[in-house]
Amino acid sequence: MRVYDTLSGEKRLLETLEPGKIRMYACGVTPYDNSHIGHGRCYVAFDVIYRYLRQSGLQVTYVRNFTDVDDKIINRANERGIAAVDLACENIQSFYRDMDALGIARPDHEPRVSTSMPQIIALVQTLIERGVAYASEGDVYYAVSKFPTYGKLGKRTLDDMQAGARVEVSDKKQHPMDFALWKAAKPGEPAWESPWGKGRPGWHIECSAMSMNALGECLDIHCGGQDLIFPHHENEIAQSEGATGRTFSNHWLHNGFVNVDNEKMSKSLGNFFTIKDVLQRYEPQVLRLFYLSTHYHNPINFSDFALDEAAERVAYFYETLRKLEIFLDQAGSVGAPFGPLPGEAFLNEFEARFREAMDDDFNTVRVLGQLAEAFKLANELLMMRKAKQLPNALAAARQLRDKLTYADEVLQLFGAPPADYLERHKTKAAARRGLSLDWIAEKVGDRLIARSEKNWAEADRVRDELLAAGVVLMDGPQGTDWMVSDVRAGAVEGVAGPDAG
RNA sequence: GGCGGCGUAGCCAAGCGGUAAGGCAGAGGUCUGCAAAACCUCCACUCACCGGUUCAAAUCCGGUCGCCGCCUCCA
Repeated sequence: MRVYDTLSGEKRLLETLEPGKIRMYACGVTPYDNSHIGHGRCYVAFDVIYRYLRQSGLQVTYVRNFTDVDDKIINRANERGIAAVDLACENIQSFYRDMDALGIARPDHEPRVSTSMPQIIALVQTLIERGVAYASEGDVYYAVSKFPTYGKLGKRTLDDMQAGARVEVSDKKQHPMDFALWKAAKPGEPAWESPWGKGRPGWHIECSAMSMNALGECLDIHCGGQDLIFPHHENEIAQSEGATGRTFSNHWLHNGFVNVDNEKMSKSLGNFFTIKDVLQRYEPQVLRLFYLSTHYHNPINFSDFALDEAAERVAYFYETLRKLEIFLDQAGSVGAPFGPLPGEAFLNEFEARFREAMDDDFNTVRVLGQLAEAFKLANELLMMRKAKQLPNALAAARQLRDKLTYADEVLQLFGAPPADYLERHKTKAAARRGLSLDWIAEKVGDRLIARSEKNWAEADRVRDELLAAGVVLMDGPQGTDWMVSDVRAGAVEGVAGPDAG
């Protein structure tokens, strides 16, 4: 298994400190507001990694923290006139709703800063004892000049950084790049007793303290968003290695940003979306597929179009799954399969190919390519209705279903009951287009009457009317089904227009 | 200014030394009252541009142009 490691700047073999075990830490959220789609991407990416490592037989201990003591929380709580802990709790619950919806497994440990003070204070003390930190007027700072490799993760030197000179200058600091491990209490802020007086932890120390507390001095994998490389993870390295003298983490994994209109999503730019915003309009599997459609390391561009594409793709998966389910249920007693199964080579190689892709830095995009073949095969099998083909088709379909289940242990895309999923999908897709289900049902009913009278002109007229609204009809033996297709309807409109394109 | 990353078909996106996965859109076909869905076939002699290394480069090196990010809170 090879992973891209930010520190070495290359894909490296994943080596474990202890055979068969993985100690994995992801920087969690600061719960001062609802989580955004960037958080979603990050934790989906790490969820896939967590699930894949476990599926690979490794005993993984996954730790993800909550930074529930922080300036942003305190400020927001003060604005709303509530206690910081209450605000944090509220947002943690909200975070869980989002994570659960996205199919993200709960980590094994989820420490919080507010309940980790003894470990944090102990770590600060160790750093002072080792001479790499110093107390100053109730604050405690880390002396970056005492850590020779400071800047190794962010690939910069202290000289580089001082050239930028965008650092807060303070009389309390020995060096402008020194950062706070402990901050003296200010009025109206939550504070904890410490050897340096009442105060609270600085931003970076909590992750060092909590990760080492839960996992020991050395981690196998430490992950987070790319924006955390510097200064957060850089400082974590300085703190942890400054305290232990040992390598803090053997692998550093960072996920790329979610961009909107090819620019970083941020509140100031007004291109900010919460997970809840998106889940109101799309099923969670859609967001998850959207995330997995680009390698976790690369930037991904968020747009309605991309989501619509993903939504139609997931609907295709579930439509196939629904038919496959019916097929497997109905085909009770058919003869025994004979000779090679359809898609036999593909089925036989499925796991190996899946693992090969995932072993290569968790390449979900390649896996998705493989799934395209799998679903095509499923649909092919469904077309094999001749009696003599049935036994082999059924046997292959059973195998295929098992392969999909195997892949979905990691992907978590098609675990919902297909019929339920498709109902929800249609409802949301219609809502996105501003269409009411009643209106669609009425039109479909009108057309049904016209068709029963073989009034094809009227039937076609109704169909075109629906198509113009974005509703695509599918006549089948059981009646007429419909779907809302933004992507396809858009294309139809384009063709219908005068010399479109 | 310092550092890092990216530029692959109309769009999205893998590949990262051995001769361009996959999806969407598009064209043709099977099916269908006609369609749609589904399936089949086709769809980049070429990977921003210019040099170089190599038997061999989208992949390595140098340069140019363009975009993005970090250096301040941020997943």
